[in-house]
Amino acid sequence: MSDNRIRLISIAGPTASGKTSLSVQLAKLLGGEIVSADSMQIYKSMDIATAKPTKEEMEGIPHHLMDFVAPGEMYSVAQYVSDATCAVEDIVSRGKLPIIVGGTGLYMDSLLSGVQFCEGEVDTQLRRKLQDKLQSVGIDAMISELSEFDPESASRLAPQRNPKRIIRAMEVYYTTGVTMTEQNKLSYSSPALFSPTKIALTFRDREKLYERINRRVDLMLEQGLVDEAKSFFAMNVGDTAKQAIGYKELKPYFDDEKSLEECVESLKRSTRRYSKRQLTWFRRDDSIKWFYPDDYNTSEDLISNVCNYLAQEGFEFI
RNA sequence: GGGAGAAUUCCCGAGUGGCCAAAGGGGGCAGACUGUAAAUCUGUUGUCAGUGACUUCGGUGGUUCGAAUCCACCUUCUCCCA
Repeated sequence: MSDNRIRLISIAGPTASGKTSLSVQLAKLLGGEIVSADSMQIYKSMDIATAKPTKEEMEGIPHHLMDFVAPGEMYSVAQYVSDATCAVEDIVSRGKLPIIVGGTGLYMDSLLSGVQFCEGEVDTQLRRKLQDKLQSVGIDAMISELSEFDPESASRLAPQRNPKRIIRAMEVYYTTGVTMTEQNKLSYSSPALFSPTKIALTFRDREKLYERINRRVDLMLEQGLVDEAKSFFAMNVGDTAKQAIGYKELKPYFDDEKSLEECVESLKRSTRRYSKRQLTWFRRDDSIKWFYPDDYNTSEDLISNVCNYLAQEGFEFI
C-alpha cells in the first residue's frame, strides 16, 4: 500500500521554549523551509511583542505564513489551514522539506490533521445578535436552545458554559444548517494530506521556562516594546490582532492608571499563563516526541539529539 | 513618653463564640478546546488512608461544653498626641 501523504516535521512548544532557533538549525541541516503556525506572528508590524524572528535569526531560511496580514484584518484557523496547506505544497514542489513551527495548537493541529471547516465566512451580524441574546436570556436558555437542534453539542458544552463555544455552535447551525456535531465529523472525513513527525520543546523545570519568559519580556522592553505598543494602539486593529499579548497589558500605563512596572509584571504573568495553556494543548497529543533543553548542556547537544531522532524517523540530512 | 488600631491559610482580604479548613479576589496547579485561539472557559488549591481524622487564623496562658472570634500578658507593625 502506498502512502502519498507528504512527510514533514512539526515543532511545537510553549512560548520561549526555543522553537525558533531549533527550527532554523534543523532547516539548515535538512534542506527545509519553515511554515509558521502562530496566530499572531502572521500579522505585520507586530514584531517585538510576538517575538518574530529577525532576518539574522532566520539565517536565510525562508519563513512562510509570517508577517503577511494587516493587523486590521481578521484571520482565522480556516484561512490558516488553507494558506498553510498551499505553502507546504509549494515547498514540497520545490524539493524542500516543510517544517511547521509554532505555538498555536489549534492552527497546528488543524493543519496537520487536515481539518475541513464548514463553508462560508463568519456571520458577524448573527454573532452579535446571539451575543445580545445571551446577555438578555442568560446562558442556560442558550444551552437549551442549542439542545433543540444539537443535543450532543449542548451536553458537551453545558458543563463549562463557555459563551463563545455555545454561540459558535449555534452560529454554525443557523448559517449552514449543519450541526456542530455533524460538522466535527465532516471535518475529518477526508484522508490526511500530511504525515507529520511531531516534536515539541519544553523545560523539565517549569521555573526555567518562566525565567526565560520573564527575561524575554525584559528584552522586548529594551527593544522598544513600549513604542511598538504606542503605534499599535494608534492604528486600526482587528479583533484577532487585538488579543495579542504584549499590548493590551500595557494599556493601563498609557491610560495613566498603572505604572509601567505593574504593567510589565502583568505582561509577564499573561505570558506565563499562556505558556501553560500551550503545554496543556500539546501534552494531550501522544504522538509528540518531547525534547527538554534542560536535559542538555548545550544547544548543540539538544540539536544533535533531535537529529538522531529524526534520522531514526527516516529523514535525510544534506 | 502617652494614646488608638492592626496581626487570618502562597498573597490581598472577609470573618467578631458553634453552621469555619475559614467568603471573595489574586496567584499556582490541572483540564477543555473545530472560523476571536496570545482568545474563551472549567476544576482544584492546609495535611492524610477523601463520607472521617488531624494541624491552622502573630506568641503564650486563660474563660467556655465549644474560640480565628472573649480576657490577660508578650512580640511586631501602622497611625495619632508629645
